[in-house]
Amino acid sequence: MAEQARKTLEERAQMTDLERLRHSCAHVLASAILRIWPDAQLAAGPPVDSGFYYDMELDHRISPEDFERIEAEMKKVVKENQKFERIALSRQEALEMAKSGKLGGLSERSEPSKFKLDILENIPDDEEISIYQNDEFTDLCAGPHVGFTSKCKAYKLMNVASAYYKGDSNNPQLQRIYGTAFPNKTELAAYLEQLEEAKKRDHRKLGRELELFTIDEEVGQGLILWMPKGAVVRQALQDFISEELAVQGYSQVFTPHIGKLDLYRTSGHYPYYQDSQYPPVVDRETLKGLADEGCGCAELSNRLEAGEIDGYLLKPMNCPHHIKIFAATHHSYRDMPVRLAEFGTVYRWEMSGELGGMTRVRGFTQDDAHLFCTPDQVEGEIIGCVNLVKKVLTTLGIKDYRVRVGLRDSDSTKYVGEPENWDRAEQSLRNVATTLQVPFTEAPGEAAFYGPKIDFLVKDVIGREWQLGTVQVDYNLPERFDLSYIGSDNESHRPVMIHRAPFGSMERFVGVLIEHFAGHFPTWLAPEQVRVVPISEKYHEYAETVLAKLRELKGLRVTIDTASEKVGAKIRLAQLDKVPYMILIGAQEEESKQVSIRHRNRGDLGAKDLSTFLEDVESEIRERSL
RNA sequence: GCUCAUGUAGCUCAGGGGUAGAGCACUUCCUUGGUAAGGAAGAGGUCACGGGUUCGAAUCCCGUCAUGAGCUCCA
Repeated sequence: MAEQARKTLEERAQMTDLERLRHSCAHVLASAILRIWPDAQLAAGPPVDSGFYYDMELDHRISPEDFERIEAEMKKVVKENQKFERIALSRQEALEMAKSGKLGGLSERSEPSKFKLDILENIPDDEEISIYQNDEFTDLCAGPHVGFTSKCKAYKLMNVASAYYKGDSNNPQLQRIYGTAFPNKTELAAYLEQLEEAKKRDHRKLGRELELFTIDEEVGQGLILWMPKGAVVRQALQDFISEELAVQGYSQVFTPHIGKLDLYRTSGHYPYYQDSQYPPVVDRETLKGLADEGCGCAELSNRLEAGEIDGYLLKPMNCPHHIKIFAATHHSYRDMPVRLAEFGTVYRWEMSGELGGMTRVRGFTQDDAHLFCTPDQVEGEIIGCVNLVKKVLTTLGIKDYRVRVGLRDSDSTKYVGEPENWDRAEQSLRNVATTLQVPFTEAPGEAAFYGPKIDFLVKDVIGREWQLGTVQVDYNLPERFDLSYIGSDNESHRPVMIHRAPFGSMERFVGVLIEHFAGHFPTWLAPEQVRVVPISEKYHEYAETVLAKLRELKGLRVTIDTASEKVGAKIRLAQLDKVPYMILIGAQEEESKQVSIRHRNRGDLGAKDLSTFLEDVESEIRERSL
């Protein structure tokens, strides 16, 4: 990937002060590890967004219980105030050092430092080789570092994980120790505090507490069960999108959740992406016949692949179904573009280690649409799609996002479609991205083989980045399905497809949204918008009449709390449930025929006429205020 | 899928080779209280599942499943 291309020495030298500190901490960690386990084979130890890590191969399985010991050893290294010294040396000298085990070690060892040797062999010939030395520890390293180990005074080992050497799953798995570091203890404490705070917003925790969704083992991994309150949020979001679709001239369609294998043979998704699909569904009679023939699983799989047996696939995407709707009628250039939208549920067999909460699941509903347009319409449609994504993010107050434009590799022939069309589409995406006024990166090589795309990425509470909205141009599927429209020249032409999903998927989007709002959904999205709280049983009757009037505002989600509790407890409960408005009803209200309003964030708002409150809430919901 | 960790009541967790604990939530009763926790009683668990060691396993061992972190992957 271009974003991870090998950095030049100059780029490395541009490390920020914090990165430099963390990089040095990684060396301190390595020194400590080697003092405890001299045989450790070190790989690489760079700074990262949240701290630093060091990868190593070691027979001893490091567990968090070892951290105390390792940190104590690190503390000694820091106290010794060792000098970080840069030494430039020849390739030959470095190789000798690695072979002797001294490089990436404390002294010469019986085994060569194999990872350091491998790294050395991959350093371009024209690049200068340097090592960094602090006390007896020597590491192959381009630097830079802080001057002395004493600068590393605020660090903490965070967790241990595993990573493939060089990120390639064919390579051995190494133990990776993650740590974080800051210039001083105050900043470190603040960061750890912030991490604790972030955990409270985790959508998995809030999803359970607020009863938004659940995942049940017996139903299956990665399959989201939307509970009543979560369903309200989702429905409100879908209604919002549906309104915009009507404005932008989309047509809504519905399609089934499965399709025949042949459909995916035509689209090219079967058998090539089999690993990420639920296995095909084969009808009972066919299965029985095969069983009678003594056909085993492997044989079944082969014959499915060869197309000798038919079956159905849970749909891994909605495109083929929409394409068939497009293809069901003749099209003239006059009725292009055709925009087909559907909240379409798809199923993908994600690897089990990848699943988590609502953000990575095996069944999800895309707010999907496919636009069939003439080549001339592509740019205009891209603009429309991107504006929709922008509107969604703006309405929800999501400002902290990143835009990535996925383009072709410079030198590849793996792409389908005319290069001129690609040039135009890529330029259109670029143009649109610049008008967004948010940072965007161009990512060569990130394009799909079938077309360039633009993705919107946001971070979750623990800093992981998720792709939400996406707009992708597709030159491939119209070809494979032989789609056409009649142009003004009375000739048949190939349309261009655009796939787009402003939310991405309802599951992932709501997951990210829960964290974005920390569960405090704006009134228009809140599962429960108003709660009537009678002060005591004496006022239940009046409270019920207030409730009835509130319910006259159609669609207002309002409940009443008639529990035999004191007001304080009822308010606490409503606060914990994150209900935007509480209406208190007691003697004063019954007397004055008003209601006392409390807002979950703004506190006591005093007494108001019920009609005034209703007008305010109605407009707040209509405007989708934050 | 891989590495490591974790799995005890609805939730948060304590305990730990001798037969199950707390707080919150829940049910009932008392209380009728004005802006974040009134009181009492009760009910609730094959300690994830399967196998092994043992006189005895929730506890130790192995396997499976699930969850978490990271890696890899994401048409």
